[in-house]
Order: sequence, then structure tokens, then C-alpha cells
Amino acid sequence: MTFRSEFLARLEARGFIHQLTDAQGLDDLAAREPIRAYIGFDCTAPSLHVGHLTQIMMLRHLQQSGHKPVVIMGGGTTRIGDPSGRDTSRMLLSDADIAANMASIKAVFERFLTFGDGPTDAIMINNADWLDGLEYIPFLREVGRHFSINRMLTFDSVKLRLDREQPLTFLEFNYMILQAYDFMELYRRHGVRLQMGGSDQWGNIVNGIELTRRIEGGELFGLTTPLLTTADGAKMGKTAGGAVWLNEDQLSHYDYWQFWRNTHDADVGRFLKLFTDLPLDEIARLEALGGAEINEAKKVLANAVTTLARGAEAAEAAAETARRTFEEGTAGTDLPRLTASGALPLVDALVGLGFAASKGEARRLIKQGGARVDGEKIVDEAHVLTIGNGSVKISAGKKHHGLVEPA
RNA sequence: GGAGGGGUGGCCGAGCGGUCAAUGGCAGCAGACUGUAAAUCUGCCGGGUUUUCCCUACGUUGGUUCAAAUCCAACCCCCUCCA
Repeated sequence: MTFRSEFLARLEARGFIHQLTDAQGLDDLAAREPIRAYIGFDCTAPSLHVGHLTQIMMLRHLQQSGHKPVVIMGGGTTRIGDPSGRDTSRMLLSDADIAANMASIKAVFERFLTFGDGPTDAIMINNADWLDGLEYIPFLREVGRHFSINRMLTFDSVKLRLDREQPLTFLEFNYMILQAYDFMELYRRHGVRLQMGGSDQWGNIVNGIELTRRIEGGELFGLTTPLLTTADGAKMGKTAGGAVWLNEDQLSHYDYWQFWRNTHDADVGRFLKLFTDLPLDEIARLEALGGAEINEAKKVLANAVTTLARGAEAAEAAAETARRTFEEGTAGTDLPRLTASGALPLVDALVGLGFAASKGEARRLIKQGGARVDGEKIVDEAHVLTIGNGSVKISAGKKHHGLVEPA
């Protein structure tokens, strides 16, 4: 359908919309008045990763179209663990871990959203505020009676586990109830009308809408984004080294930039729309580039996305390092580095720079011709570097480059 | 509580007394070809060590044996059915 509201029109044009509970109703509402919409984030790790980026960008578009983003930190729900999309239970995190993670995650949002007290300023709320104080019996009487087990069993998050004969604890089984309760509580406390999330959250979102309608008579809306996979079907945001973290203390600016620079051809257009603010006609132009020229589009993508998450300076530095390293074959300043003095076995340098997980792997790398020192291929596993006064460039394969510098 | 089935490397999944660091698949890494892409082909893929050597590993702990992922016992956890 064609949306009248700027918000939905934008999301639609950029490929954010997968499912919508009441497209017409939400469109009318968003066209008529500023709305408050929320997305919840788990605090299971000290940083969000690029898999969360779709959600964050959606809040950004919300704010840019004149609405108010509400970021929910799952301080309470993380103590339960969301079974959605998982076939095994999460480890239970300690409260201290959760608090530390939450503090670490918060900072990222400030790069994407403007927080404050104004009408369209974003706010951040911890659902522990109301979940921690819940009393069991009163909660069951108020909320629990609106959930039928029969129906809960049909939700994907539960069904998947049951079908695969994998355990689902009662603790986890309650997650969807608490998330539904969140939505209602946000409606009560802050007048939030819309919950957004990944497609795996559909069930949880619908539950919240239903619950609020029954108890409060309020009309709420839900919107989910498509599950994001790369062109070859892999889940977004996982690389060899693990997740692609948004926090810079978890992943260097350069590596973050490189992740985007290495986007598959087929994904470039989609990613530009989802993860950057570039105008659509500009994206159409970039997307149309064929052959080797699409590399230009990838650089634009990497620059734009890195600027958002890490700042313009970080993006420029990473881009410059990449240019020097890959196009000139020299070395940029942003590369991973290692200091040493005197004699350093190449194997140790490779391990020290993080290019190999063990010495055995480093040896293997050398044996197979993947290791280079100052651009020169080394096949001697026992090669020893002599660190004098200049830095030495170490390469592992075509993509990993680093520097060993004198101490 | 009872009966049965099961817990193997990042994941899936074989093995069921030596020839097992453990078949196969996926994922991953490197090489060739390229465009820091994809596809394809080749090699590698527990750790250490200049190597037919040592460590660690098949839920946990003990035991049998010259020898155990493989047999036995106890325990822990999971699944199914019964109560």
C-alpha cells in the first residue's frame, strides 16, 4: 500500500517493513500526530552488534519523521532470557553482568538518536523498573488469566523448541508474557502506541497488543522487520572473529569499516537503504554500478555506516588506511599493531596480531602461502622477524594486514 | 517415582575394545581465478613441538583391561511414555 505518513513511507521505501498489524490504522495515526514507539534490546552482551542495526536505524527514521523513540533496555527481561530464535537456553546472566552490559550498550544509541526532554527526543527506559517489583499472585491474576497455554504453545518461539524436542524451561516460557506486559506498561506510563522489532518478535508483539486491548482497551500497533541475511544466506553480522560489534571497545573502527567494505555485491543496495541515511536516488545510482565499479558503492556504504556508528573521523581514518593498504600496498595507520623488539618469530607475530588463533594455525598459514612480510611471501615456518627501527607490515591472506613496530 | 532413549570437536552427525585426534556434512581459514564480491577448483581445519613425539578431548567420577569415545558402576543433565 501507499503510506501517507512520512514515517511509514520511509520505512517502506527503504525495505524495513515485514509485517504490520494494522497498516491503515497506524498510517492514519502517524500521519495525524506524533507517536511514541519502542524497541526492546536485550542486555546479554556488552555491546549490540550489526544485527541490531536495523532496529536502531528504524528508531532513527522514527525520530527524523517527527516521532518519539523509546528505547527499552531489557534489564528485567534479560534475567529471563528470550527463547525466540534460539534452540537452546541462554546462560543465566548475573545481575551485575546485566548492569554492566546495559551501561556499555547505552552509549551506542547516542550516536544514532537525540536524547532529551523535547517532544521528539528519544528516551531510554529499563523494564526492570516495573518487572522487578512484580508480585507473583497479583500479576497472575491481572495478566496471567489473559494468556491461554493452548495459544502460547502455538507461538514459534515455543513451538520450535517443542518440535525439536529441546527443553524450554518455565522461566523462558514466561518471557513472552513479560514482554507483552512491557508493551502494556509502556502504554500506561508513556503512551507508547507502537512496538517494532525483528520478525522473530512478532509473537511477542502481538501478545502485547492483545493484552493491552483486553485490560486497558487501548489500541496498539506492531511492526516487524524482515530477518536480515546476507546474499549467501548467512545470518547478518557474524564473521570469523565473531559478531560485528557496534562498540569500539569490542571491535576497532578499521575492522568495522572493513566489514562493510566486504559486503557482497548483491547486498549493497539493500544495505545502503537500511543502514545509511543516503537519499534513495543516490542509492539507486550506486546500486546500478556494475562489475568492479560496485566497489565504489561499497566504499560509500562503509564510510556512511562507520560515520554513523563511530563518527566521521573514525570513518575517514579507516577509509584512508584501507586505501593505503589495499590500493597502494603500503600500510595505513589504523591497522592492528603489535610492538616488539629484537627477534620475533613470524608465527608469534601472526598470533599476536590476532590473525591466527594458535601457533599451529599460524604455521599452517605460512605453509600454505598466506603469510607475507612487507608484501613478500614467506613460506618458511621458522622465519624470524628482526625488528629494527622501522615497522614491519605483516599480512595474513589478502585481507588481514597489521604492523609490528619497534617498542 | 517407574520404564525406555540419549549426552561425541564451533554446529549437525557417524563410530560402539586397539588400526580414533575420532568418517561425513555445514561453518571457518589459505591458495588459484578475480574486483578487498560471488561462483568454482585445491589444500588445511584440537594444542604444542622441526614430529611417525608429547599433551588435552568423546556429560562427570571411579573401575575392568596390556589397551576404552567404545565394556561396567555411580552420579549429573536432556528427551519420550507411564504415575
